[in-house]
Amino acid sequence: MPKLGMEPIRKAALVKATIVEIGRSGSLDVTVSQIAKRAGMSSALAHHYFGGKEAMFLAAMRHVLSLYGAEVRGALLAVDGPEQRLMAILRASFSPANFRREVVGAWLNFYVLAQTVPEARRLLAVYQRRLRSNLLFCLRPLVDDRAGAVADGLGALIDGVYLREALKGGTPDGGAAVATVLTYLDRQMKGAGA
Amino acid sequence: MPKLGMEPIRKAALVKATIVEIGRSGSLDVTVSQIAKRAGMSSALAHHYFGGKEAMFLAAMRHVLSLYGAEVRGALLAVDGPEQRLMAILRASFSPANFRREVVGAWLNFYVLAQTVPEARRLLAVYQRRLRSNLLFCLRPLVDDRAGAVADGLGALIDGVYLREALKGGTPDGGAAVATVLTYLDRQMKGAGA
DNA sequence: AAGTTTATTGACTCGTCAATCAACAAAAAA
DNA sequence: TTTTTTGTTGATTGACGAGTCAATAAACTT
Repeated sequence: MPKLGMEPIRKAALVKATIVEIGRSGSLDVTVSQIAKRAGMSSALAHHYFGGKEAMFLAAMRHVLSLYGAEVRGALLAVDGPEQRLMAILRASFSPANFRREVVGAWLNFYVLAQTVPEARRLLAVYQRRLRSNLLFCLRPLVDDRAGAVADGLGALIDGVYLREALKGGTPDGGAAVATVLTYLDRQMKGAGA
Repeated sequence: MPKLGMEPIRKAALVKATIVEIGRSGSLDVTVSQIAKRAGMSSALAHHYFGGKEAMFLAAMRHVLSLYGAEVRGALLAVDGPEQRLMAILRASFSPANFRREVVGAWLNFYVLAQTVPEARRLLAVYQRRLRSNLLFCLRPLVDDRAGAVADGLGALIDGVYLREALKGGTPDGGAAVATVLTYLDRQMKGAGA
């Protein structure tokens, strides 16, 4: 049965399964066998392709981060002007996709991982820098010299609002999350409302 | 050797040891034996007093939360007036104590726990409600009808700034965290600077 | 003194799991 | 066609860990 060129297919399946299992259990306390089973293969094969559990976690983290990045980039393509771009970033950050159980589980556990696994911390830092850079680009025309400070606050606010909305219980409300952030933003710009 | 009245002493020691071990490992992946050993007793005794690992985690969470609450209450006693009280809350939230490795570890892992353990979620909600109530009390004189929205944003911002500062790498800088939040606050009040 | 409650642990059970390996199967290269 | 590379798994190893239990001991009660 063995067809060639399976490696990328298997790896992708394992990454997806890893994220689903983290979401299911809510923690990194998932076994390689669980993941492999969900991905439709033996645990031995998972080890064969990834070498170990931590490598699987990191690959999953990269995947979640890159999905988020793609969502933001896609949203930015559809709009024009600083205010519109800011709104697009917010909507993408608080989209239903990002509040799915497994994505929330992934993020929270990546924070935990970032405490002790340098590569995880690095990936998180990359994400934060990119977000900051996107925000700065929008904010400079709007608040000029205060852009740096506003971007720092806005980035942290996005994380904090996401955290609270994700852990609030009940159905997360991306719209409410966007609104909370806008309350902040409105006051940061002199007189221009979005 | 057995002296009577050991229960509270043992429990307190176990709670402390639990927090230290979570900080050491950065995760909830700590064994009862590790905790018990650090607390100077056998693992059987830990089970005897707490019944299981999850109960120990929840007790640890209650402890961290109550320490934070006490710190805020203490800081509030020393000041007067809404602005001063706000500053006190911020300083307490970003105090060096809260950036100690084991406290950061506890918070991050409590977030993870809150996904799946209802009691953990409840405790987190209690903390957030209390913070909100404290903020509201300060904000009403300052921003009146907008107090609700500002308190929501401010609460999330505090969480987000804490998260970033804690995971940033290097020595966390509580002062910078306070400053970031103040950038937000200043603009939320009409014209009154702290 | 006899009985009860509280404190305490070593040893054990039962289960789990990451990682390895030998072996088998099929495609590609030689 | 033989050989090599790639894909794949069942079985095994070796370790660890949560929770239980029987047994011991000191302190209180009657």
